[in-house]
Amino acid sequence: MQSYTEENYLKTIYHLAEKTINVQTNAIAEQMQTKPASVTDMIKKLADKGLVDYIKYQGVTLTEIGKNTAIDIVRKHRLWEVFLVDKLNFKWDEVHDVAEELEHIKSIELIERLDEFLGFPKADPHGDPIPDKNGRFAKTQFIKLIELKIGDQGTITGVTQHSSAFLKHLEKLGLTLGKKIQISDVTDFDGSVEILLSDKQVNISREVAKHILISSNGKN
Amino acid sequence: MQSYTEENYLKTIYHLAEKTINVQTNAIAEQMQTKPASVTDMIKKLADKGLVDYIKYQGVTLTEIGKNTAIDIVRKHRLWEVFLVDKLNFKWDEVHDVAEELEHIKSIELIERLDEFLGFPKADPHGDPIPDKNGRFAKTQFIKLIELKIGDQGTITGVTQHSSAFLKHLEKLGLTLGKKIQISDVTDFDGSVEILLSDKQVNISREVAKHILISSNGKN
DNA sequence: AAAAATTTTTAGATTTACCTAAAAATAAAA
DNA sequence: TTTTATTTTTAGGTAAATCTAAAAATTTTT
Repeated sequence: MQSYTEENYLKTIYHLAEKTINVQTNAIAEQMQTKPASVTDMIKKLADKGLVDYIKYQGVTLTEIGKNTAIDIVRKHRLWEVFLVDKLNFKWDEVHDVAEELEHIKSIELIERLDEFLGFPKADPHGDPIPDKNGRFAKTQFIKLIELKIGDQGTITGVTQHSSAFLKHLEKLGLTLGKKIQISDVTDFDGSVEILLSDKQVNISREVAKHILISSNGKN
Repeated sequence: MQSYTEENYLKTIYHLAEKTINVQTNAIAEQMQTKPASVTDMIKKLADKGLVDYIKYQGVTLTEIGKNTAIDIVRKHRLWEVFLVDKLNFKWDEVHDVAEELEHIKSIELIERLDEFLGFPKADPHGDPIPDKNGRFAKTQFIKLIELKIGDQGTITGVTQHSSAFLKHLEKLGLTLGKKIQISDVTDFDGSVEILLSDKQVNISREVAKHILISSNGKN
C-alpha cells in the first residue's frame, strides 16, 4: 500500500517516462512543485519498496510493479474525469484538480463499479485513453490535426495540451471532443489551418493545430 | 483550511456531542482509535484555530465555525453514501469506509453538483438526515420501532446502529429502507416484535427493534 | 583535458501527527 | 476526608515528507 504522496510520485514519473527513458530528479521536482533534495529522498524510499529502479545520479525508471501502480492511478484519474464531465456536467477544463484528489481513493470495488456506471469509457474528456482494470490501453490511431491535408475529414478525439487556457480557447471555437471537422485550407504564410465545422468556418493557428488529435473512425 | 486529520477530529467531536454536552478526551481517543495524549495535542491545535472551545480537564465543545465545518463533512459523507448506493449499487452496509475517504475531497462545486445529480436527497441510505448547503437539517419525525403498538403502521426510514453485522441482519430479514411495515404482535415474555412486511411475517428481538426508525408519512 | 556550469546528493532541521511513560488533576470509594 | 481509581495532561521521542545549504558527481564548454 502506498501513501498519497508516493502515489503522486509514481504518477509523475510515469508521465515523464512517456517522453524520456530515464527520468531526472530535477524534472520530477519541477513537475511536483518541490525541491530536488526532497525528490532524492522519496526516490530512495520508492527504490527500497521495489517500485523504481534507481542508480545514483542516473535518474529513475519504474519497475513492473511501479508501472502497474502508476497506471492504476491514471485509470482512476481518467474515470473520475469522465464522471465529472458526463454525470456532473463539469467542463473539460475544470475537472483536473478534483480528479487529482479523487484518484487517491483506494477501493477496487469503487472503481470497478464506477467504470461500469460510466459504460466502460475508453477515453477521458481530453481524449486520453483509459486503461482497463488489467492496465491495458486500447489501441488508438490518432493523427495530429496539423498532419491533415486540405479536404481530409475526421473527428476530434483528444488533445496533447491540458492547460485551462488552451481548453477554454478550443471551447470558444467550438472545437470540442467528438466534433466532426474537415480541413478547408492551410495558409502557406503562417501554417494556420482553416476548418469546416458543421456549418461554420474556424481558423486556428499552427500551434493550436499541433495539439489537437483526430481520428477518422469515430469516437474511441 | 483543515487537514484530513483535523476534519476527522471535528467530525468525531460533532457526533459525540450529539450524546453528551462536553466531549471527553478519552471518548475521542476511543472513537478515533488513537491515544488520549494525541487527542490532547490535537485539541490544543483546534482550539488555537478557533474551531473548539477547550478548558483543560473539562473536555471540548465545538465553536460555531467548528460545528459548521463538521456539518459540512457530515453532509459530504452522506451524499457520497447516497451516490454509492443509488448509482453504484453498493449495499448499505458496504458504503461507510469509502464515504469516509470521499468526504474529505474539498471542492464546493463538486458537492453542489453531486447533490443536484442525486436529486437533493434528504437522507442517506441509513436514514440519517443530510444537511443542506447552509448546514440546515430537514425536520424529521422518527419514532423508534420499539415504541409502536400492535396494529401501528409505518415506513422504515432509518437506523440508529450502523455496524455491518446489524445492517446485514436487517437485509436478510428484508427490513430495508422504505419498506412499509405493520406491528402484528409484541411478545410479553422477551419484548420481541412480530412484524407484517408486505406478505411475509418476521420476528425481531427487542434489541433490534430499538435501533429501527419509523415514520408514518413516507420517505423523508 | 581542465575549468565552468549543471545536476544530484548528503547533512542537518522543521512540521505534522503520532507515540510511551510519568506527572497532575479530577472523580469515586472507603 | 483521606485514599484510590480514573482521566487528562506534560515531557520527550519517532516517522513521514518536506526544507536549506553545502558537498559531490556529471555534463558541457572552452
